[in-house]
Amino acid sequence: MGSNFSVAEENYIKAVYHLQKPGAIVTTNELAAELQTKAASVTDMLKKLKQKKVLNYEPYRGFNLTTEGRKAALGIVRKHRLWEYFLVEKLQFGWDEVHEVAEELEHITSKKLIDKLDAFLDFPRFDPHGDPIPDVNGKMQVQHDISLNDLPVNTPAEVSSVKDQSSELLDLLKHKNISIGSRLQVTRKFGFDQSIELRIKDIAAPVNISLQLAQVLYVKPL
Amino acid sequence: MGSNFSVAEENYIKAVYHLQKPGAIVTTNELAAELQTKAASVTDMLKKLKQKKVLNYEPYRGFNLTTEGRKAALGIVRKHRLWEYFLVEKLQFGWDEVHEVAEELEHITSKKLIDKLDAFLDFPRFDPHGDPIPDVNGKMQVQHDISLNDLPVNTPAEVSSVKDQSSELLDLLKHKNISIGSRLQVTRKFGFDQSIELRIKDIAAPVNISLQLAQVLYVKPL
DNA sequence: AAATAAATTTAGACAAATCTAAAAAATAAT
DNA sequence: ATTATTTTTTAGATTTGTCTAAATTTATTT
Ligand SMILES: [Mn+2]
Ligand SMILES: [Mn+2]
Ligand SMILES: [Mn+2]
Ligand SMILES: [Mn+2]
Repeated sequence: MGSNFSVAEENYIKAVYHLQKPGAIVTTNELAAELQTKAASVTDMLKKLKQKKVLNYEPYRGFNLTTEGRKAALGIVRKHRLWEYFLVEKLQFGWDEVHEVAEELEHITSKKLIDKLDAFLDFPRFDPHGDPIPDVNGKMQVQHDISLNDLPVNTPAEVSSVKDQSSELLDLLKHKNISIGSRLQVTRKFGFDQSIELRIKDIAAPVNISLQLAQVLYVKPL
Repeated sequence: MGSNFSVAEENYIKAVYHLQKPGAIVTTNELAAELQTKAASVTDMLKKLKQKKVLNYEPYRGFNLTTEGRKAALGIVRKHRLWEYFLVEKLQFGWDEVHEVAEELEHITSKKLIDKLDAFLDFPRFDPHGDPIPDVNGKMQVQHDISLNDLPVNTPAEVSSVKDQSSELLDLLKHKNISIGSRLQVTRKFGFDQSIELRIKDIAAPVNISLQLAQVLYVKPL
C-alpha cells in the first residue's frame, strides 16, 4: 500500500506525468530525451514500473500513468513546487536557480516534513514559476492561462506563469519590469515580426515584447 | 577540487568523524555497528575512501580521517544540524523527530542552499540537541559541558545538551520541566541508586533525577 | 507489397553498494 | 610457543540503474 519509490523511479514517474497529455500516450524516446538517458534504460525502467502498477505499458505501444502512478506523480510535483516556493520566498533565491535544488529536495521522503512545510509557507497555491502546487490531497487549481501571443488587443490580463526558467528570461523580465502578477494590456501587435506592444499597469512607458518572449509568458485574462 | 561524494560515502565519512576520538583510531567493527552494516561492506568502502584520500587506512590497522576527510565531515555535520534547527524552530518538529529527516536532508548538494539557510536561521550556533553547528568555515564552538552526573553539589549550571534523542527522553524532560537552557543546581546526591535531587531556577519544587537520566543530560557550569 | 527507415526492445556488460561464507591476520589464552 | 578466539579481509553473488550493440517490431517510402 505505501508507495516506496527510489529516486530514479520518482524521476521517471514525474517525467511521464509532465510529458503525458490527456488521452494521449508517451513514447520511449520522448521519455529518454526528457530524462537525458538512453531508450534502452527507459525500457528497463518501464518494465519495473509496470510491475509496480505505476504505468499502463505494452511493448512498442507506449505508456501512461495509472491512477496510482498519477497519485505518486502529484506527490512529487507537490514537493518540488513547495520547495521551490520556500527557496524563493524564504531563502531569497531567484526563480532561475531553484529547479535543480528542488530536483533533489523533492525526494526527501518524510510526509510530515512536506505537510509542515506547506503550513509554514501558508499553503501557497502557485510556485515561483506560476505553476499550481497540488494540495495534500493532490488537488490543484486549474490554470486557464494562455500565451501572451494569444491575448487579444486591449484585454486586461495578469501575468500568471513562465514556461522557461532560464536566468536570461528572468534578467529580461526584470529589465522590463514584468513579474508574475503584473497587470497588463496589449496595445498593438505588429505583423512584421509578430512583436507586441503593451502597457503595464501603473507604468507610463509602453513596453515592447518579442515573439520569443511572448511565447513563454503566460497570462490570465481578467 | 570540489568534493563529490555519494550518499553512502557521506554517511561513512560522518560516521568515522563521530566515532573518532583525538589521537585514537577507528575499527572496522565499530564502524559496521554504527552504520548498521556488515564488516565486509565497511572494508570495501574503506578502500574506496582511502583512494579518494578521505581516510588514512592500512589493512588490519584501523583508520581515521585525513584533513580533507574531516573537512568533508564537518560540511555534512553542518548541514545535518542546520536542518535539524530549521525543522524544530521553523516547522515545529519535536527534537525527537528530526534526526531521521536530517539524515536525508544533509545530502542535498547545493552549497548556496545551506549558506542561505544558515542566514535565514540567523546563524544558530547549536542544534536542538545542544550540539554545536560548524560555521561556513567548519569552525564551531567548543563544548565544555559535562554529564549531570559529574556536576558537583551546589554548583549553578545550565543544561546544554542531550546525548539521547528518543521521544521517551523528551517526554520525561517535558514532564520534569527541563529543557536545553534550563538553569539548575544539584541539591543532593544519593549513594544508594546514584539518583540526584536538584532545583530548577524559578521552580519551587525539587526534582528527582535517575542515574540513567543524569548520564544523558549534559550541563555547563556557570 | 517490398524495401527502407525509425523506434523499441533484448542481450550482455559494467559500476556502486551491499551481502554471506571462507580465508587470513592479529590478539588472547593456555 | 602453540592453540584458540576475535577481527578483518577476500571471494563470489546480488540488486539497482545504467550503457552499447544487436535484434526485433512498427512506421514510412517507394
Ligand atoms: Mn528529482
Ligand atoms: Mn517550478
Ligand atoms: Mn545521512
Ligand atoms: Mn542533533
